[in-house]
Amino acid sequence: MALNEGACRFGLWWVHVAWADDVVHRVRFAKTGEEGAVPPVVRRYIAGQRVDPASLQSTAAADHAPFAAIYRAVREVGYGSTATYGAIAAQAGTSPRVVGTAMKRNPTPLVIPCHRIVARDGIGGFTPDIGIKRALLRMEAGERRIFSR
DNA sequence: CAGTGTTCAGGAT
DNA sequence: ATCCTGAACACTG
Repeated sequence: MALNEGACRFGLWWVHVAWADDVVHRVRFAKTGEEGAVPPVVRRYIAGQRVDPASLQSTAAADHAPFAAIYRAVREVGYGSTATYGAIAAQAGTSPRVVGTAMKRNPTPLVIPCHRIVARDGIGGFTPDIGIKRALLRMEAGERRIFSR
């Protein structure tokens, strides 16, 4: 199957996805977009259903050894739960700061659920907007009003 | 070399 | 208890 591209609305943001079959090449958050095709599991996840986009595959870190172990560990934290940068670092055999850098450069958020990685005390960061991370976590926690609060 | 989506220990308030 | 520092951590550009 050829490379697909499409976007889906998520609150004030748009989720742009580029994928082929069930391997996702890129996920990107932007303030603009236009309704289009995205993988079904992504659309349902964004709509608040309890499905996990981490069930898809990602091209991330295919040949990037240091980050590969980190991304693998991150994918193991399931829907609705979280892990700290430190815990992921311990599991991947690296340091918490490297985990932070790996999360920032994550080419496929949602598929590699970097929003589930939080600071020891606090939420940690998120690019391009911390509000997205908050919304996702609230959504996975089962809250219905996930925006602006 | 400086800079990270961190964390920890130490010390002062 | 909270609020500073300073330092170590393992990469990246």
